[in-house]
Amino acid sequence: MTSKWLDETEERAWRAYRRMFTLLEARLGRELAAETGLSMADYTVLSNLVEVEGRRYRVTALADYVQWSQSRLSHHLTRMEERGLVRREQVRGDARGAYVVLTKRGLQAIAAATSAHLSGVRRHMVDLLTREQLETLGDIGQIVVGHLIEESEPSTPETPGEPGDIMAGPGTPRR
Amino acid sequence: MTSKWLDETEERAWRAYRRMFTLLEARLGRELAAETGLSMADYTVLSNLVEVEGRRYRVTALADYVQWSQSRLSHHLTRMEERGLVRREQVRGDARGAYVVLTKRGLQAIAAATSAHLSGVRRHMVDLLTREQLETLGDIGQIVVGHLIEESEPSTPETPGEPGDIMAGPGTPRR
DNA sequence: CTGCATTACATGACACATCAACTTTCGTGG
DNA sequence: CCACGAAAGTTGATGTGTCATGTAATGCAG
Repeated sequence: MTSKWLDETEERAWRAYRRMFTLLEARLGRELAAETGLSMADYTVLSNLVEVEGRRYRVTALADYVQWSQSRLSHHLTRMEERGLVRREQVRGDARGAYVVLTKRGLQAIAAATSAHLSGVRRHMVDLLTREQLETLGDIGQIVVGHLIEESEPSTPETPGEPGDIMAGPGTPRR
Repeated sequence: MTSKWLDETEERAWRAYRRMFTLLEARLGRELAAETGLSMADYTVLSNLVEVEGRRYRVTALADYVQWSQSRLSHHLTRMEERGLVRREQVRGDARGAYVVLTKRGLQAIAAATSAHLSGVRRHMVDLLTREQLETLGDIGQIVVGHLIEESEPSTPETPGEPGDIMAGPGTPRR
């Protein structure tokens, strides 16, 4: 059954990863929707906003970070705005730009959702793994992410001195 | 920065995982579309079909396996059928049912796409990891998948004798 | 300055996903 | 056998994502 592209170990790893991701995404998505009324997309936007100082993000920067098209984000923001979860704000010094800002309602929503969501993450993944497996998973992610970022940003070979600093998150603007 | 829900190791693992799949999905999706004209959704359907004997799948079984709604799959199949990639066929013995069958054109498409796709998987992930990391990733996937399947199928605690047999794939019909 | 490419974001049309019916067939209890 | 609930798929309306394009502001070359 070992294909001609990947050997046995590689194929097992890849298929396991993919299957895990398929099932996990579906499960967490369903639970999130059921328990909080937020979609994964909502959660993505809100959780990124809440982590950054000022609870605001430039539209394009957020789109880049979450790997959405500007257009998708713009549409989604419009809908979230109608639900009162976020609001757009002008950027001082650049009249083209816009901030997405977390509203009070959005803050409540994400605060409530986070505990539910992360408890799911625990139950369905984190708590099932050993310390060592968690470490390794962190390593793997760091390596893969480091590679993908390098490749797409040939100019900025990642923050010098902190190679592969995947934890930087939105707080440390890339590029 | 360590939240109150996950400790440092756990949070690093989770964030690394999440970031990895966000970037990886986006990258592999773009490359697949550019190089083969198939979307990830197309690839999912075709690659599952090609691996099962008879190159056919019952609609609901496939929907279950890939975690789509029947409806989504049905709509998507209609479009793929129009492109000549798959075809529907009657099920002998159950007039309600339908098989999705890979057409010659679909077979060519997936054959061509697989090498391109898996070479991407290699470049962006597999080749970056050590043997041990690959083993561990396989273990992690197996554990998490095993848990998720058990939970959602209380009746069938996975093929007896082969607990957590995540490699079974579509060839071994579940449930 | 001024012209022009670029950046930032929005928008509208179209593709795709979801949700709630709906149709047909199955299978089973009575 | 037959009535009726459950199963397998499909369909249409509506929500969400994509693609091409539009609008306005910016910055920089000359």
